[in-house]
Amino acid sequence: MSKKLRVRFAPSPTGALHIGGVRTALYNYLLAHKLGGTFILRIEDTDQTRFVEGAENYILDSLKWLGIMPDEGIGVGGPHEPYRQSERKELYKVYADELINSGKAYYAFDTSEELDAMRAIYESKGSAFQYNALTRVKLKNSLSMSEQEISDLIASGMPYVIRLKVPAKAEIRFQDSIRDWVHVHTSSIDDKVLMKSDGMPTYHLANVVDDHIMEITHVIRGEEWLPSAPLHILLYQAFGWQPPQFAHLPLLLKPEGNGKLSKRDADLGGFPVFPLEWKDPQTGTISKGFKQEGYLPSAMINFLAFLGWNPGTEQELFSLDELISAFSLERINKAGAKFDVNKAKWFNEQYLKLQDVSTLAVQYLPDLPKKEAESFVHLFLDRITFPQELGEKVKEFTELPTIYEEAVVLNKWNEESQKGLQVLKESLPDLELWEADSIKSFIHVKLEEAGIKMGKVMQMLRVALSGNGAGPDLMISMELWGKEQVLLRLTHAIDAFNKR
RNA sequence: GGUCCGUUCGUCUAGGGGUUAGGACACGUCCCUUUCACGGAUGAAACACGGGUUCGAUUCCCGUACGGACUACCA
Repeated sequence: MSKKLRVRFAPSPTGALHIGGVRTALYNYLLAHKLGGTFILRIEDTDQTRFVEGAENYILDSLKWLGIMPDEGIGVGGPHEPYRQSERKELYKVYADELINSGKAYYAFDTSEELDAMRAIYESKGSAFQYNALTRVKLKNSLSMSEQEISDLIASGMPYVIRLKVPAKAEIRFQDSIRDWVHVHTSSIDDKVLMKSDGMPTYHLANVVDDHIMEITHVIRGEEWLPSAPLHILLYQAFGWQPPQFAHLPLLLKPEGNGKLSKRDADLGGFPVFPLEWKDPQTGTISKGFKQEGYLPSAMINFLAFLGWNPGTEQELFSLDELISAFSLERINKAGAKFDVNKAKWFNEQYLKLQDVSTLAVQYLPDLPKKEAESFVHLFLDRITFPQELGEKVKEFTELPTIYEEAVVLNKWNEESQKGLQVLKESLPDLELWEADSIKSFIHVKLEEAGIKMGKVMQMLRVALSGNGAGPDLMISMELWGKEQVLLRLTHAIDAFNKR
């Protein structure tokens, strides 16, 4: 009998949640729901210096917006409360002491300055300093000092950290769901700090302890954690615990050039990297959010799911439920994926077209009569990427044109089109039924009577009425403008063209 | 520098010892539409390089190159 699947998303509240973190959360959510497991949200706030006010709520709001809320943890509670590591501080101390007592960890009294100095010396010799089996005997710690010295130091209030005593010669190996076997020799791992001098655990300790206590079965996290995974394995071994199954996700890379996606790329490329708009409480700087830009949650989910994973079929559009049933860790890619905002836009267009017309009308054109608003939605829906463009389109549509597309006027304003517009200006007032189809046949008839080819006039008519050479269906547009408005626009335009 | 991870069209990717190397985005052309957009069709576009193994390698192995991550009392 295998244990019930439990996964966790464990961000730090150091600012807005990055889109890569959102994808990590998504994959955790998908796996949990696929296998009937539990998706846990834990906050890793062991670095008090980097804590940012509001970040935790931001994370929750983001997950809520996307519809991938946790089943347990921050915001929902559960059997392992608290889910905020800063509130579990005492717990980690117990486990660190256990390691001290079993000889798997030791106290170290070196100051940051001393260590920095060591690093500088090594660097000047062209090598890198490591706090490990080779160097620890020469440094200030409980392995190099007598028991008396140690207890005196601790009693005197000398700050200390607790470090893991990494074995000198051992091969660490573990099987990653995405990368298969990963081997690392302990000689390349240093004696990482487990407890900081402020009494807080480091990520490594807190993470392993919590994952064990919370009975996490699968750790799905970003590839940036791959190098420290062997250390975590060592920690599990030191405690005598069974490590969870690891899956290290490929990174999200910047769209152009090299490197991982950063906020700077977003500013440069004019797209967001955060799910929601974020105002930095310290600097007051506001960063764009996908939500505010007009991305739909369904589009974001679909887009993000496909950045590093695919179902192996040719289906591209997946609802969250479809993703849940199609998802598997085995189909996650190894290589990093460049973030392509064009693809994100395409997904948004696809999902926008699937939206309910009357809902869009109410939401984005609230000042218009419902029926009219819905007509506008129909008119513009497949010409926009973001729903809020609806308002801009309608505004542009409703305003009288003041400039006329020059290239078209230059090409198409001639004797024949002039005569055609004149004919329409004079005859259109007679049209009783002001509706797209009848407008169309009326124009057809009137022009034919005057011996003018429709094709010679239509584009000029469009420019005359809208100012643009291209746009939505002209007959429907005329219906929406109304007879009076059309005649007004026509008169204005003919005057303007004649003055040229 | 060291350690680890990776590399199929511009981008996201499918595939996998013998394939016309497939799809999607973006781009071009055509059709639809008296415009544009949508939609449809179509085109251009890829196995990083060098060695093995093999009858045969893009696929397996090894190197090289390139890219990435990590290398804090940050996560």
